[in-house]
Amino acid sequence: MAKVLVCVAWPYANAAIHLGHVAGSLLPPDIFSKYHRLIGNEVLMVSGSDQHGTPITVKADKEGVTPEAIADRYHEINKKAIEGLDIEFSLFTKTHTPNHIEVVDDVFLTLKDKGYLYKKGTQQYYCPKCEKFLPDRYVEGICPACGNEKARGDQCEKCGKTFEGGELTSAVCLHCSTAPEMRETEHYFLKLSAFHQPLIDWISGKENWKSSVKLFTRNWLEAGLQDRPITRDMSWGVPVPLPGWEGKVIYVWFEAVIGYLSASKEWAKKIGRPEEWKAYWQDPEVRSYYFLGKDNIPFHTIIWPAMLMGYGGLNLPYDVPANEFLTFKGDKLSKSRGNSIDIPSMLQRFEVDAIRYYVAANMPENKDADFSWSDFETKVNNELVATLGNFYHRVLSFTYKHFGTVPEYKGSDDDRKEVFDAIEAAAKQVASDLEACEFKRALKGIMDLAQYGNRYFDGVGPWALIKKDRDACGSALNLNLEIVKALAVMSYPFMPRSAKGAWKLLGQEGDLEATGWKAIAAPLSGGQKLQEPKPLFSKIAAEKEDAGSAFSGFSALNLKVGQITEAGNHPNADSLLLMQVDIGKKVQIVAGLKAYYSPDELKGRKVVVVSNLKPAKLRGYESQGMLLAAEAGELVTLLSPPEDAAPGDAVNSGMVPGEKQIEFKDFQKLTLRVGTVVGKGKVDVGREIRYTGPEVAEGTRIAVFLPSPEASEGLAFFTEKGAPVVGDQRLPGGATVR
RNA sequence: AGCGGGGUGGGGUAGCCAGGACAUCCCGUCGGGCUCAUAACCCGGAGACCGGUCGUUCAAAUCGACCCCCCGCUACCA
Repeated sequence: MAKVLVCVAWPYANAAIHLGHVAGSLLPPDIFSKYHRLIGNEVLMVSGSDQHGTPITVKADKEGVTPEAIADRYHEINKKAIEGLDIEFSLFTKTHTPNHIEVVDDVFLTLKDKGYLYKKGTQQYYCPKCEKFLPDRYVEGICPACGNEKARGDQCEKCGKTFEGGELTSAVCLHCSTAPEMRETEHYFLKLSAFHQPLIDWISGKENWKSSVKLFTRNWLEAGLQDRPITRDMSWGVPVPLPGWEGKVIYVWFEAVIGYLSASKEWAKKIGRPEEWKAYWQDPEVRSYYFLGKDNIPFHTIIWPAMLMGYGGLNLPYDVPANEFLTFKGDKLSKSRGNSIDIPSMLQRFEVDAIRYYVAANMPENKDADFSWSDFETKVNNELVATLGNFYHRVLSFTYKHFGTVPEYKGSDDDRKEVFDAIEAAAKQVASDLEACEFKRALKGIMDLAQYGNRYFDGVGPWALIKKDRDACGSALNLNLEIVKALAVMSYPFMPRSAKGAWKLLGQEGDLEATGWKAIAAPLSGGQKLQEPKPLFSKIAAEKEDAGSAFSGFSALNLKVGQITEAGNHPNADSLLLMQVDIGKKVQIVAGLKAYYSPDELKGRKVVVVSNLKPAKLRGYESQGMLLAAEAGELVTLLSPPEDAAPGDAVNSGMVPGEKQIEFKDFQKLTLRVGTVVGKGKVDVGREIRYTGPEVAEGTRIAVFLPSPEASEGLAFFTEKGAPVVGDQRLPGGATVR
């Protein structure tokens, strides 16, 4: 009997958790903990909602409510979702509690007393009317360098100059338009540099860590550790526990990780033994596991350990089995991208065990795994329902129908040994995989045993045997029921609901969790009454993927004819040009064309512009679009709109132009090519394909959109007037457009 | 461009760190069996020379070099 501390990354309380959280950090520790409880270990598993930080205040501002209201709202939603998933925490708390604040204060003050924190002053804008320090983005003024009237506190968007505090002329607070004053503000810094060597030494002993986690950490350490500020001028968070520091809070990244400790203490108080947390944190024999997604690695392998070292007397992480990401159609699942598959709605539509099974079977343990509805449906229906569910049901229902109780075993010892050996081998493998946090492999071991069961059942043929030899049939069924029981116990960490269901149908005494893993080897007592079986899983019908029309990707773009009115060198970059372009309205565009065009050549030239790209700053200057150019090796040339095109004309190829802003990286995923027209409706883009668009003379280079790189059909770029976009005659077929 | 991860039968994957005899499993597919079971189960077949090239070795999917492609983060990518 041992104790195990299981720490789970804290979901951020500004949205409902989605499948990515479940796959990355929530389900693995639950499987792990359930297994440890089955083998009789005591597990303390803690987590909670991370409630502080700017994104929550932003959301609160938008909705006109307090940050606490937002944070508590999502805490409740997520807490419920987690319970709905049958994930059992010893305590799932939140960071905005008196207990957490008290523990954070203690850690902060202890580190400070030990000399690991120091303060450093900086000049910052302060608004006397709002009575607070202003983040740089809330300050606007005139840029002393270029006269731009809307320069931000830290940087001028127009000329790219960056400022130290106070350089802006006529600065105003964006909230109340008052002129801010400069005030000295101080912040505490964590002396991470002091832990550089101790961390390197500590990491080097971690042979059991996943190689990706270790490598990532080592690279971080090799890059050197910078001291980091751990306080901010802000009101939502854990207040800095020092007189004179009102209005400042402790940075979330510093404070949230302390949650593991504060939650342990809160749990101890709640069970009425306030010192009990020490058994998990101070006994060096107790292993602590931290489950999280890969984006969270440095906080748990560098910062948190550094804090623990500094604090002293508490166990450092034993293992950090970080998972990769679960992706959706190749994109990271995230709240911001809007493709989240949130748990509350999944739970409404599917059985918990189906979700748990799929996530475990498709867990991104070593590399990103992709989620798709069709894969979800196949795995659940063909593996979980057909293999495991069917085995449970055929054995239980047949036995129930013909015997009603567990039949006595009257067969030979050899037959019995064969089955028990198979069970034991499976149990041993599953156990060692679970201990090593190899969840996918463990689950496979279970499914293999289910398949063995199906094979065994088939081999015996009870439906025929029952007519010839009732005792022999009963004996065979007895062994099949042993397999059912073993499967129930072994699958419990993964699918607790159906496991307990099978346990009950078997007529087992006591509950599964209490009886534990050892029930696998304990023979069933003949004569125990079976319950009327019902299928434990049912098939699902998942969503249909929307196919989308062939050229739908093109309509994400909003292309316009533009005319360059001004062009000049970017003052602050080697390869960039800065241009003003008329696309019906004036926009500023930065392009990496210096090596190919001089500003004079460009002035007055007509170009094709992607007008709905999300603006981005390039070396300090905002670029509000991009010019389309074709690229073939060293040759880079701009695409030309037709002669008669006027600035602002749409280049929509007969489709509805996209209105939404698109990300640069999404633009990059589109396949745009230049090809040589070789005949009617045919174009050579490195190979010959058909294209849709106006008729063009042979030999002309035209720009083409391809639905995929291998597509056999493309869409030519043409304007609303029906004239094509052409490329330089020197271009070879297949040149890339960017 | 830099850093990290990955490229294994139609799709998805295991194996790679500690090289070795017919390359794993799931889905799909083809053929057969069974009828207890949620058109479920069982058996058998076809199908990959393990991204490419060159090396190390008696032996490489597994080690090394170079190259190509994909994904993530970062960037003077637009």
